[in-house]
Amino acid sequence: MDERSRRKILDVLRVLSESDKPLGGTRIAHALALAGKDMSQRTIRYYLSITDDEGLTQQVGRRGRQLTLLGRRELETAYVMDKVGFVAARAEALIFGMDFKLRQGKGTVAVNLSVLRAKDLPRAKEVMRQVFQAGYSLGDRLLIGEPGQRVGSYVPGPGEVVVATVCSIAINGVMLDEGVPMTNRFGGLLQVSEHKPLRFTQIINYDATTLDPLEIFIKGKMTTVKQAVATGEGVIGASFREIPAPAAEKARRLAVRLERAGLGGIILVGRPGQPLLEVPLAPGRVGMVVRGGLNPMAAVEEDGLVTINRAFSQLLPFEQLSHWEEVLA
Amino acid sequence: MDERSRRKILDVLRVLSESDKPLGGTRIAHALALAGKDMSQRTIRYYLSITDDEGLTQQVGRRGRQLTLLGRRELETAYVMDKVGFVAARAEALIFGMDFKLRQGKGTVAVNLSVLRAKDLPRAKEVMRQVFQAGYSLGDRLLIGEPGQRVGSYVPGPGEVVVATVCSIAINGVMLDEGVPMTNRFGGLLQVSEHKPLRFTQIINYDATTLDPLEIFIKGKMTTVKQAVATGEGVIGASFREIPAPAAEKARRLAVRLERAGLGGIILVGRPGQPLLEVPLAPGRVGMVVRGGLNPMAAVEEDGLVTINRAFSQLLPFEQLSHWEEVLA
DNA sequence: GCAATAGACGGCAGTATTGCCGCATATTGA
DNA sequence: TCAATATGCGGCAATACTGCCGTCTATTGC
Repeated sequence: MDERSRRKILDVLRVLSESDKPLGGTRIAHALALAGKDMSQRTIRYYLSITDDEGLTQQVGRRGRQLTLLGRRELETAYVMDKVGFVAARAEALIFGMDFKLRQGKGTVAVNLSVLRAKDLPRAKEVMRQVFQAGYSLGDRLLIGEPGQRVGSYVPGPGEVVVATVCSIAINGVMLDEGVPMTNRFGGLLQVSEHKPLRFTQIINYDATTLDPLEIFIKGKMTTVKQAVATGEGVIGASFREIPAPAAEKARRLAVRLERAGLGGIILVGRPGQPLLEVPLAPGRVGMVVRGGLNPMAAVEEDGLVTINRAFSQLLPFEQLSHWEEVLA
Repeated sequence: MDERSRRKILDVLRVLSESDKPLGGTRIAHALALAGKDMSQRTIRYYLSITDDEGLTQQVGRRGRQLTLLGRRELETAYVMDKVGFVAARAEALIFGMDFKLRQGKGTVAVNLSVLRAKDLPRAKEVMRQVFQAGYSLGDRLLIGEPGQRVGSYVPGPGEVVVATVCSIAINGVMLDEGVPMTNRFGGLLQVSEHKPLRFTQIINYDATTLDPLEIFIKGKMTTVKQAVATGEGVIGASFREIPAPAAEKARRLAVRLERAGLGGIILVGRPGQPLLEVPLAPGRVGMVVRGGLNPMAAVEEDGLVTINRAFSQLLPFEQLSHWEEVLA
């Protein structure tokens, strides 16, 4: 059994689970079409015959199939699949919750939280400093919370410190506030050469993961931020966004203002009709590449220190963050 | 050959067309992955062998394949497929171009333009009046331009009149201005019973069409707006939108304000986590159903008159439109 | 110049889907 | 109640994809 098929089967089961009465291939196909998933009735019956065998569904005369108890349980177990899209949802909730005003340079912004051992802090600071200095971070501010200090809803325990870095979706929030709807396309690893973006080497779509892509790549030690900082050649975290083509110019201007406000992170803004970094775009859309907010932490992890990262973590007043030069003495 | 496969083949060819040198399965697969389309290298080679036979591509030693002249021509011919997404793009451009301020109740809004024969106008007026009166239109205003009168960039020729109705994406524009990013899911035919929405019977995804769905359904005479107006049972044009779940409450409030401003058209706003009218939603999103702006014209067409409709047509100052009671005497 | 490596190719075989069809059973309107 | 329709079912056969694998060649590092 193919994983792709398994997923499709779950889609079918989900339709059944949302109905109180038995359904046949035709109705299920109709429901799936509404969800933007096309499958022929025949295919659905084909799957249903499989799930019948597995005891997940059962026929109810000629009126169609319905889920068995086992089937319901299966759906819940396979619920991880359902959590897919949660990252996107969490991101959207944060974006919508922000109230940062570019004009005043204050308000709440979305941040990532990272936790590390207090004793590692000096070394981590040094590493982060280099990353910030080289401009591989998102924005130029951060907040370090020592035990006892509260950071949003998080209170570091004894022996640990928490670092809040601006999350890349903060850019989305500001853009939205300025009337530019920005959608996340995917997060991934961006190869840089001579400090300039070359191409994405790994990507994970936001709506196909339960973790922030960068979190995953950091854990997998697939980044080489330190090297990028030192030599200009390396692999950093970044994400790809899209905006409507007519908004491109405005976005370009906003990028400058963001930079001034301490939220610089937009590496590239594409041109209408042109693929950006080889990434093809739908007509009428332009692409943007944004640095990953967790890059400093990626470097820390690369340095051998243990970090726990939580992207898209929460909202924090921008004023609580300080310029890196002040904090990373 | 399956149409779906044909489309995939075109995707592959498009990648080739965007490269100046020959590419093999691996590189093409990589490029497609960036576009969110997963296909195995093997499959790509499988397709390439087909296009080789068709003379669309040719091998260049072991370095890969490249398009032949015939292949380029094919891509251009099949360009209609490429126009897919143009509706979505046109819609976005209009949305982004709007500057209607809900607070002041003025500014430009996106409108549909319809053209009909001047001699049909009296009868058309009567039909439209009924639709507006029954509340099956989008908003309560419209503009009728007689020959000589200019409507935006359109000037009706002799013997024809042009009707501008508010386009349903005007709602998106206002929402965006208020910080709620709204995305179009699909347009379609909505079955109503007792004047209440029941379910979508036909849908066309905005990013899978080159025409506005409602335009198509009107042409196909698949609507029964008149009947819906008269008896409460019928099929009208409507479209399905999505917003982030945290924005649902705000959207509900905005719906009321829109109504007051003469832009009422939001029929339903869903609840987080719940499918709306059987349409499943991604986690963290809620659905909305908006009436089609062309419903009055659909009724006119149903009445046997000839109309030409152009949805997502252009921007017009809202003040130029008048309340239906004034115009449809 | 030479070996190592990456990437390209296509045959073979096994899944995954889908179309076509004949038949069975709800539902609905007269 | 009865015929017309709509919907459901699964067999059979043709496609559509894909994984596995052995082979070949352009590129790269030494």
